[in-house]
Amino acid sequence: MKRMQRPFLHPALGDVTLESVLYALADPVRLAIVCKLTSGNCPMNCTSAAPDNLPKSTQSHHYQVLREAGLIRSERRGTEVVNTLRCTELNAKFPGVIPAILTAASIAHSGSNGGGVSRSDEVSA
Amino acid sequence: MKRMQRPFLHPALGDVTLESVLYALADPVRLAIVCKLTSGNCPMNCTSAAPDNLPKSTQSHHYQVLREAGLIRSERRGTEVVNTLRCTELNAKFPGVIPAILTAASIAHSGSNGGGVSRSDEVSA
DNA sequence: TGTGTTAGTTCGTGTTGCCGGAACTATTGA
DNA sequence: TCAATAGTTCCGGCAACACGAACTAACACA
Repeated sequence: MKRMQRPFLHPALGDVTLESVLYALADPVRLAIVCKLTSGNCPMNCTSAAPDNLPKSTQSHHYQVLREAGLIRSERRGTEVVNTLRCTELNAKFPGVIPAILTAASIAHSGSNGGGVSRSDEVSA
Repeated sequence: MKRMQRPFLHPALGDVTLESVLYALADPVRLAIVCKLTSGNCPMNCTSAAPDNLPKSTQSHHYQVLREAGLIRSERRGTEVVNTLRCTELNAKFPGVIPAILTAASIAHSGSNGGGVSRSDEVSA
């Protein structure tokens, strides 16, 4: 049995759920990929949008999750795959969600290392 | 060995991460709980904010996830536990994120059953 | 004080899902 | 045709989830 390379499946906008979008963005690696795709706002191949030293199989898995959640669109171009955010479409369906998350992510990550008071755990009866 | 009931731990705002918040909201049950807590904007006990027929152990698990993500604050009041959203705090740290998600959720769930075109799968090379 | 009820927690188990290494496919260039 | 590049698929181990059963904790009332 020869292993086949399956074509990319992109869900129609109507089939994209808020839950799957949030789930896709809940992982630090995937959030970083999406941030990078937004900041350099041109299509990017997989390796250059992913964090360094991430095993290729793991990368591939994360791109699949992003694709199936409806966050990105992938196309093969020669040996590489270029990815673009589907942000216009998503913003039409979930107004303000993606921009708010990306803004918060850029504040949290580049920002002043935590962003607030950091008393440690607080206990309630 | 007697089993002890541990006190509730609420992370300080500085320790709350965007990823954990998104992860907590990525589950349909937890998103529904949070929506219910917002809509009836008074504290609610666990059973009344959770979907019907959900096993108690599962409920308990979901509340724990929400609590540890920093989304809710729980306090024991007699035999019950009352939960409140930490939305003011969260909105200070992640401006606009929670409101956008809750709005999108209420549109998606009560709204016109999908919200858009629903051509089925689309294939790219 | 004992019994019952209500509300939620903890434990144990089976099932599911993620991560990363190894092996693979597909395209391009020398 | 061979090597390099860029991803993909499969698989094994390990972590997380869901749910039933047994438990705790607070209250009510006789």
